[in-house]
Amino acid sequence: MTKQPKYHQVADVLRRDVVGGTYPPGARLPSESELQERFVASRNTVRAGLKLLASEGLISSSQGLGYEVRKHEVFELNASRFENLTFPQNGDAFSTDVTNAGRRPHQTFRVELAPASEYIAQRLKVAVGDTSVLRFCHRFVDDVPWSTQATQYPEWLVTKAPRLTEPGDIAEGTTRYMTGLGIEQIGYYDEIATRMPTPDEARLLEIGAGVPVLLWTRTGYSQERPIRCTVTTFRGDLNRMNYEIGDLSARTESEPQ
Amino acid sequence: MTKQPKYHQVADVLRRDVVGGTYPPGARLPSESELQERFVASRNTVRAGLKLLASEGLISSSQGLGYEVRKHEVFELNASRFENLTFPQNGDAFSTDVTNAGRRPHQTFRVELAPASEYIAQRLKVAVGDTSVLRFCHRFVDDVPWSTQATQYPEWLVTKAPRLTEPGDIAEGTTRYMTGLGIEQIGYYDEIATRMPTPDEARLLEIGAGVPVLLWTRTGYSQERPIRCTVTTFRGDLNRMNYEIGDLSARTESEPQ
DNA sequence: CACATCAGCTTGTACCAACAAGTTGAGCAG
DNA sequence: CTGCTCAACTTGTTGGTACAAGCTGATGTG
Repeated sequence: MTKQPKYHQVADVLRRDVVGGTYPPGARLPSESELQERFVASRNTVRAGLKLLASEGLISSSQGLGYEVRKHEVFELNASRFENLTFPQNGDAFSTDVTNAGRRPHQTFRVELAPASEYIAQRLKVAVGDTSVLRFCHRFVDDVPWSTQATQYPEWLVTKAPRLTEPGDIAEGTTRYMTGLGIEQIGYYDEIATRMPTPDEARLLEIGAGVPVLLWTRTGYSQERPIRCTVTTFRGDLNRMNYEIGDLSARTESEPQ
Repeated sequence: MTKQPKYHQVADVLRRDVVGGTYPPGARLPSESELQERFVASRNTVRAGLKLLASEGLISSSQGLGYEVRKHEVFELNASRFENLTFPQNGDAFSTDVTNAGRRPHQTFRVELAPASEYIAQRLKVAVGDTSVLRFCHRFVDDVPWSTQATQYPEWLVTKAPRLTEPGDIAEGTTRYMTGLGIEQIGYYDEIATRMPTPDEARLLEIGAGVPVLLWTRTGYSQERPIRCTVTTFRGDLNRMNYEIGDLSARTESEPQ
C-alpha cells in the first residue's frame, strides 16, 4: 500500500460514503468548509477530491447550492425493435416509447441541406461534401434533454421522396413514408461508441462533468444501396440500449420490471 | 457572448489547436510554463484549462514528460457475429479477430465460484447470492489493456457441464463445449451502457482521465431459461461495437477500409 | 400581507508560493 | 567507450489568499 495523495484519500472516503448509501442519490454533501475540518486539509485539496468524484460522474455541484449525489434513472431503448423491419409502428418510436413509460416526451425538428462529412459520406456511399438532406431532432423527456438525432439522406433520394425536405415532422414516420414509395429498408448496420461530449454536445444535452455520451450510428440499406444514416447522441447517464437476437421466448415469459 | 473564465479560454484555444491539427495525435504540447507566458495566466489557471481538455479525453499528461495529444485507434467488434448462433467459429472470437487485424492478442483467465449480484441474479433468474461460476478474462492487444470480461453461469448448469469449473481456457470455446452437451444457446439479450470507470476498472484497464468505459452485457438463453450472463467492460477510446441486422448485401460488396 | 433588501451561506475563479517526484540529457569518472 | 551522477527540465501535490457570483432565509418597509 503506497501512500496516496491526500485529495485521493478524500475522494476514496467520500466515494465509499456515496456508494454505501450514507449519502443517497439526490442528497446534499457537506460543504467544502465542513470537509476541510473533517479531513484537516486545505480548500484546494478538498476541492481536488470532489472534482475527482465529479469526473467519475458520482456527484455534481452548483454554485451557491453545494454538491449533491447524482441520481440515475435510465431509459432503455430497444434498438432491435426500434424500427422493426417487419412491423413498423405508427408515428415515431420515441414518443410512443416514452409515453408508454409514463413520461412526457417533447421534441424539436429542424431540416436543412448539409454537405456530407467524411463519416457520413463513407456510410452513404457518396462523395465527401455532396449535398444531403439533414433532418435534425432534439429530444426531451420531462423537459430534460435526452438525445439528439441527425439523420442524413443522400441527394438522389429526394427526387423519389420529395417530402424529405419538408420542414417539421412527417406524421406517419419517415420510414413508413418511404416504404409507401417503394423505397424499402431491408437491413441496417449499427455502430456504437462512447466518448466524452464535445462542448457543443455538453451544451445541447446539458451534460455536466463526468458524463459520457453514447453514440449510435444506424445506416439503413435498401436492396441496392444505403438510403440513410442516423447518428444519435445520448446522454450516457440516462440511456441504455439493448438488442434482442434469436429466440428469446424463455426471457419474455416473466419480464423483470 | 458572456465573458468566459480565463481557464476556459485557454482550453478553447488549445482545443482548436488540437482538433485543427496544429498538435497532431501523439504530439507533445507546450509545457505549462510556456503556456503561462502565451496566455499571461498563472500556473493554476493554465493547469485548469489543461485538466478540462484531459477530462474531455483529448490530451493526457504524465509527470516529467508533459502533455500529449491522445491518439485513437479503435478496434471494431462485430457483436452480431461475435458468437454466431448458426456458425460458431473455432477457438475464441477475440484471438481470431485480433490476429486477423494484424495485432497480437493476449489474455489471462481466472475461474472462481462467486455469489450472484443483484444485477446478475436478475438476468440469470436465480436468487441474489446464489452460487455461480465466474469465468473472468482480462484481454490485451499488443500488451495494451483492452477489455475485461466476466461470464457467470448458474449453479445448476455445472452438473450438466462440469468442465465449466476448470481453471484456464476451454480450448474449443465454452459455447461449442456446451452445444456438444446439448445445452444450446438459441438467443441472447444484449444491453449496452456507458459511464466513467470505477477506480478498479481504471486500474485494470489503465484508463486515464476523460475516457469512459463501454459496458456490454450479454445474457444467453436456451429454450427454457438463461444459461449465462457475460459482462464485458471495454475501454471506450479503443473500442466500437456494431450489429448487422437484416439484409446487408448492398453493404458488403465494397467494404470500406 | 406583499415585496424588496441584504447578510450569510454556498461554490467558482484566479493568483501566489513551495516542495515532491518523474524524466532526460550533459558531463564526468572509470 | 561505458556507466554513473546530477542538474535542469517536466508535472504532481498542498498549502495559502482574495474576490466574484449564485442561492436562501431573515428582516424590514410599504
